[in-house]
Amino acid sequence: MTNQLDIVFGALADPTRRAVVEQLTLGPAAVSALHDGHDMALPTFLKHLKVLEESGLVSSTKKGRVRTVHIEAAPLRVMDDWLKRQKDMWEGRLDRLARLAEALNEEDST
Amino acid sequence: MTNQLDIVFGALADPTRRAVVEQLTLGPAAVSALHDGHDMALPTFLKHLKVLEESGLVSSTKKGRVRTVHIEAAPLRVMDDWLKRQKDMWEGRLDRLARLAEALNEEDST
DNA sequence: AAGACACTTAGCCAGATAGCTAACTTATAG
DNA sequence: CTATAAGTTAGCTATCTGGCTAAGTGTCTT
Repeated sequence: MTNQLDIVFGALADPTRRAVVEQLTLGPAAVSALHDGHDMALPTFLKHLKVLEESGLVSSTKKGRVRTVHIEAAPLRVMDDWLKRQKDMWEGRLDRLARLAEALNEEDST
Repeated sequence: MTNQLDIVFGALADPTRRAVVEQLTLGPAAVSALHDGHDMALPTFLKHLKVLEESGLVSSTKKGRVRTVHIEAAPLRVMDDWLKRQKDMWEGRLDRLARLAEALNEEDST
């Protein structure tokens, strides 16, 4: 049962990969530009990019010897939806509790 | 540089743990109640609960021999804020692109 | 044509993760 | 007071993860 949320949450559970996503919200960038400022060997960094790409958070195209990487909004929305669903459930439950408390109060004053 | 987002995203990158969070939005529950329906040994399941608790997504208290687990909203909000920040950046960029396109259009028709 | 540039592939390693069983500790129920 | 129920602790294993170096493949630049 490995669904997309596993992969997307997993992809973002790493500061290097989150930093890449953050940087890409400002616009597409080449692999080496993204790599600048990350203190790790290029092949290591490339693995991170691969994880991001496999998660769908990012896509890339190669032209000549340069690969350019772009952010993809869809997976962020999927996560956002999940979070919102939890929030709604949670708040729905709080509402029900509030109504219950009110009902008990009524009963109390009867 | 291990920040809270690493840990929270990591905690949610597993279907068992997400299922627990989902279930807890409906209200607190005992360990064994949470364990029901998950096809894994109890000690394994307990490790998942520990990960959730260490991430702050969940807290628990023990009374007699029963441990009751509750959801905590704060870490969900932290994630939500991060997502929103990315969305804002992303959209800000799209706006700038749109304005740029417009400006180029102006120039074109001059 | 030669060299530099921008990745890419292969392979190694240490530590973390997710699973298991077996054995232990309290608490409650009978 | 013994048995059962609810967790807990300890320790083992297999796989995944994130890091590295070394060497390879195309694509410019000179």
